[in-house]
Amino acid sequence: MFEGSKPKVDDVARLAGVSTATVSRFLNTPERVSEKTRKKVGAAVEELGYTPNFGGRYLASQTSRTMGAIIPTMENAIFAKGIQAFQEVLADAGITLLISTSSYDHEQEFENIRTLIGQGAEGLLLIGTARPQSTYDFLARRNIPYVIAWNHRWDGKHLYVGFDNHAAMRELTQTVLEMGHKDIAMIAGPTQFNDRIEDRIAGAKEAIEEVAGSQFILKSCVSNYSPALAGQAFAELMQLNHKPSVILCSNDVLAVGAIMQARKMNISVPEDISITGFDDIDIAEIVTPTLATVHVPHGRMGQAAAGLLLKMRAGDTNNKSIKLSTNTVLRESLRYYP
Amino acid sequence: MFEGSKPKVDDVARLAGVSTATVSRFLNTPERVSEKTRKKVGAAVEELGYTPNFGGRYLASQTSRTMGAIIPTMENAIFAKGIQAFQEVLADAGITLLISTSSYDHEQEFENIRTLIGQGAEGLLLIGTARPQSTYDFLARRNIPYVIAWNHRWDGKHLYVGFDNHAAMRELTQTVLEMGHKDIAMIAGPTQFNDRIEDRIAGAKEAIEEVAGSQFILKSCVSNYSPALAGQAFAELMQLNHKPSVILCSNDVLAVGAIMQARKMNISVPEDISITGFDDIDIAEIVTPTLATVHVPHGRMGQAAAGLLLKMRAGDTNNKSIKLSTNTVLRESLRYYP
DNA sequence: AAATTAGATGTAATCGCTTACATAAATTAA
DNA sequence: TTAATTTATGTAAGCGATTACATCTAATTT
Repeated sequence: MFEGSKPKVDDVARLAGVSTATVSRFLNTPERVSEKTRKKVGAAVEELGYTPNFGGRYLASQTSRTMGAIIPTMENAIFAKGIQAFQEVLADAGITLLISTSSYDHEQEFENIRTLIGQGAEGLLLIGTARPQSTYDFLARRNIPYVIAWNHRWDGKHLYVGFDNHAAMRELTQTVLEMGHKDIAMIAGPTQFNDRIEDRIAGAKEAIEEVAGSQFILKSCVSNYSPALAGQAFAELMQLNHKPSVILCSNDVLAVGAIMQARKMNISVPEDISITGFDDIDIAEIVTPTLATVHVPHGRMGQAAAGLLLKMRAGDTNNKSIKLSTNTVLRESLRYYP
Repeated sequence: MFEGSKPKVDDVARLAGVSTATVSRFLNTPERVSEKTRKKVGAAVEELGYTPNFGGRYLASQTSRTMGAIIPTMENAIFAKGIQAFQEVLADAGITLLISTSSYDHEQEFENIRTLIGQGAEGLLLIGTARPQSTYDFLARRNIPYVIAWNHRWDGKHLYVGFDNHAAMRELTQTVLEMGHKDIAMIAGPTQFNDRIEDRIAGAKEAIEEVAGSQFILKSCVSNYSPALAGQAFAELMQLNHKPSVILCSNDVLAVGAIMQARKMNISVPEDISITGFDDIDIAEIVTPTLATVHVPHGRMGQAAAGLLLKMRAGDTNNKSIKLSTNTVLRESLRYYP
């Protein structure tokens, strides 16, 4: 075999003694090829190690069997489980997943979208709603199916496959309030490109404002996935004269950062202060004390998103957003106000 | 604008009043287009929201600006950091990364390789060396550049960008032995499709066999990333009459599983038994007690792999494997034998 | 046995882009 | 001013597949 020689349909056709059309049919609609020919062509494909060229195929058939997902970062475990499930469902349907990361940056996300569409993505998974209108316009103009995951809103503007960050955080906060806490702080990542954080903050605020005599302090953190920065935010909160009795964190990673910092400062959780997270990723059960948090069904979310996109790809236009439920998980890091 | 209408070079060319060749040059080699024309074409591209069709481009130019990575799973954080770094370097070079997961399965990995090559991948990142010869034959026949990451061997058979799992584990084990431990157990994931685990086990064994009076018990675990199963393995080890004084785990995830199980069983780490991990992912510092482990430079590994593939893509044939160094990190979970 | 039909295969146009080569315009040299 | 060179742009072939349509063969019906 010559090195680097990529066999083409013509090569396969010649070796099998049939036309290229037959080879193509063998590949795409084997039932339209007679048993005998199928054997011949199959053998030729095998012998040459033939793989259809995506470019040619896409160009001719206008179908790429490809979908794209753009996530802010891979470093935060939050997305790993969901995307894994997403890709598994797609793989079962014979669809290839292209993943790229935007680093929480709108322009880069837009660039990624363009690239993925150029690559023939027949559907897109996007995280959260926060992006410029121009991006949505582009998507609409190109008529690209997309779903918004990791959040859910009732505005009917998009197809969501996610959960209600606002309500979930509200519920957790209500639980905290019912446990007697009045002075509540929150460490949250940047909201600038992140509607989920925004919603979580709003949810907490709303719950707190409903209870007389309670107080809400918001401490923002520069990053969403840096435990160290959360630790710093925690330390600053501990400088206050009127210290909170509980700190809500906008996700588990930040919560763990806070817990680690507390340990360093010899402040014990939850005796001296309670801490909560959001997401319920693995570390929530690993850290000491175990972390009270909001459980999010990442796997089911990924599966549902894939299912929805597949339906849209099949031409189904009558699709609805899917709202998944979350639930508050009480663990050691949260206790009743003394 | 008509919905779904994808503008093509012809549309852009017409709007800008130039030929398609000029549009193409504007896109690919702007310096060959005059300032004036560049402005016209740029405006047309902007107005139409034009994105070149990947299929056409790939077909015509035979270059895809795409690379592929196949990882066993996204669920294990082990790969996230490395792949993130890998993709960042590629993105800087204007290369799109296609990621797929093989679920530790040879056939699926082979399928993924075929798909990625079909998609035009100009280089492949593979994890570890363990795969059928037929897969390597396919790669060689197609003359596809690839690098093997997460492991490094001296056999010269492939281009490696990784670390010496054998030596690293050997070093950790020697440290353990020097601390006076004699009865050493190891909880390791399946070696069937996993040369890294194989090497780690061999490294530990080798170190132990060099010390008279020491004993090695291997306990295999069904999964590489299930803390629960590691916990089960731990429990079984605790049934033994002659219990080990230290348990080496083949990665951090399993080690954490063992630690959690110990806590459940009221066995204290490291007082009653020491535990070590491998990889030094985030949880190693989060778990209580903090986990003694082998630090692996995941970020640098991903960067180096990308760099190497980019060089190969550029035609550089004189490339060498890159061996990154690891180091043993002593933390609370490991202490001197009483 | 002839007419009709269904099934299998082949021919050739087409998808959207790049690029070798040809041509035209602008610049410099003679 | 004209010739020689450089720079910018256009023309058209082709990349590797799919698929509508045409053709041929075999099976079924009458």
